[in-house]
Amino acid sequence: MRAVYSCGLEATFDVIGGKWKCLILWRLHPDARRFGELKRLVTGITEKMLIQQLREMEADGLVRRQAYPEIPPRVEYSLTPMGISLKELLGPLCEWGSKYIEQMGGQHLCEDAETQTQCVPG
Amino acid sequence: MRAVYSCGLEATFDVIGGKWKCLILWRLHPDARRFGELKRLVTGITEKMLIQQLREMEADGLVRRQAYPEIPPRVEYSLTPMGISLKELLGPLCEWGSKYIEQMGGQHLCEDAETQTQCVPG
DNA sequence: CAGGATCCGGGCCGATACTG
DNA sequence: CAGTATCGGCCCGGATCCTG
Repeated sequence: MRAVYSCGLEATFDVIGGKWKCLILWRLHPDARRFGELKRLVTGITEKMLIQQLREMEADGLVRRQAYPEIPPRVEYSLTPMGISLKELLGPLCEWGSKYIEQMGGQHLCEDAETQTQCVPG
Repeated sequence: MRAVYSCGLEATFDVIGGKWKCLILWRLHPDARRFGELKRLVTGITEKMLIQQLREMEADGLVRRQAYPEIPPRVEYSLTPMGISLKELLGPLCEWGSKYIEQMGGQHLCEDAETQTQCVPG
């Protein structure tokens, strides 16, 4: 988060901008997820990027991290109420994107996109 | 625009991601804008970034460029129906951002943000 | 299992100067 | 007025290896 914004949109994009954060947001609701689980769900992300994005989202108050003192270690990530409220807004944007891809001509959505239900709000 | 997306959201962010595009989107509707006018409205942007973003948005089918063969030259930029439909979705995101800034503690919105009406859909 | 540390390239983005 | 051209910093994001 920055210091000064001239528009709420800047803040929103600051918080979920970049390549990964909105995809992570999808996966953390309604069920909490473990680190490894999340890594499998967010296709293509590296551990470095995942932990980095999670830490930023935690600092921004969107994500809660719950560590259990066990062996082997277990950590669960979930959305805060603020995170949930934001995730709820992304549905229309996702639908717009799908329609856009379609109109722009073609088979740009990969086949398993539907079965992965990445865009279906939980 | 890329080749393959696993989710409509990726496409949406591809199209309005980055620092400037959503701010430009605000300013191109409902009234068309000239280049210089736009440059003044989008505070802080350089000519290079402005023309670069406009070209990308034009290639993505969000923006229409209309050049008039006059001296001195005149060029007007406006939103396509697709661009308008996207802009319409950004309102809630902007409100979320403003509320977020407020809750996160403070005076992060610069004073003239309100008077600039950057977040008020035209 | 859940990370940490390090190296590295590409491109986003800005500054500056110039043009038809 | 509406751009072009060039230079360069920074940091996003990936690859790889390592640890409690």
